[in-house]
Amino acid sequence: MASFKGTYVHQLDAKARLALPSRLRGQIPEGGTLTVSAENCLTFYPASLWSDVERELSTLDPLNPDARDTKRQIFGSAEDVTFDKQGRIPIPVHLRDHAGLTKEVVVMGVGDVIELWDATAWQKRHVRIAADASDIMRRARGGVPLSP
Amino acid sequence: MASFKGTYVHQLDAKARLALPSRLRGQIPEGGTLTVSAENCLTFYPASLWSDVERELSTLDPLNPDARDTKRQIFGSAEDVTFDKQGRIPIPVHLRDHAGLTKEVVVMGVGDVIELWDATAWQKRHVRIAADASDIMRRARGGVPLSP
DNA sequence: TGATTGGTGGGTACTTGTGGGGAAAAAAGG
DNA sequence: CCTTTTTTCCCCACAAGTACCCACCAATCA
Repeated sequence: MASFKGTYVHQLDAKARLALPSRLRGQIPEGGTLTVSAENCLTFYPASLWSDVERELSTLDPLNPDARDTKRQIFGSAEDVTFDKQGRIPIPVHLRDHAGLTKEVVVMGVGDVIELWDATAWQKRHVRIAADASDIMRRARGGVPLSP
Repeated sequence: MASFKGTYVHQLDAKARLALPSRLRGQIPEGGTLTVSAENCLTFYPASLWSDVERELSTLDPLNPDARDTKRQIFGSAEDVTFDKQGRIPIPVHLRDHAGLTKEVVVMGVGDVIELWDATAWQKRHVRIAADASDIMRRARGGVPLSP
């Protein structure tokens, strides 16, 4: 299982291409799937993990309206992406809009996925997360503090 | 399980490289992961210990927003590091900034991890810890967090 | 004291991120 | 159906960053 780490700031060029950092790219030579996140950013799933996402979503109850909206949100915005010979991926317009990407893009390894943020949007969120870090981490585990 | 001890003062060179003391390096030939600490210093996890951290994080619920922020906080600031043939590791800019590293760096073995401090920052904290040592150690067993 | 190890500095070659030209493919329009 | 426009991809080029390598010096140890 790939483990993505680190924060990188890259430029979206005039042709809406984004170079993934080679540290991350090296772990996913075959590309993967890009789609919207619950937050205003994009999530890149390596090919192996995306099939898990599909399986997970297919178990949702078709009679639940929220489940149907969830599938619309995820599948409807998803795009398979591969790298050009320079290691760049094209970002479709609707995904660019969802994350508000303009020029400076924060590429972040978040364990099993990679997230793309508009630089200023991430900066604002980051200071908020850093300030509330201990509360956030406690709630993440339902009240139990994270050990390290 | 490795046990790191001792305090060393090393220089961050013009290329942002730091030589780990060979006493410590000998226990971790394969390198490890460097990330931010809750205090203004950096924490180096040997590979075996970092995998425990990842395992812990992988149990978090992906549908919980706080869990996602937690993973962003931890993975986003982490970097895998390996040694060059001189036993040095490069310190990425965002990590250097978090710990305020400039030239003199205190490298400290702290049991299962290694910490990196800016020399003057550590000195200030050290005199405070030394002054309150008995109180601090008493509270350490009561689960009450150390005030920053 | 000679030899080895460990920390530091710096030169050189390569890798990587970025921009842009031009060919091929796809889409639009008459 | 053919032409025009747009998009997509491959290629080259350049600059900045990174990594590898060798060299020096100080401290340690036999």
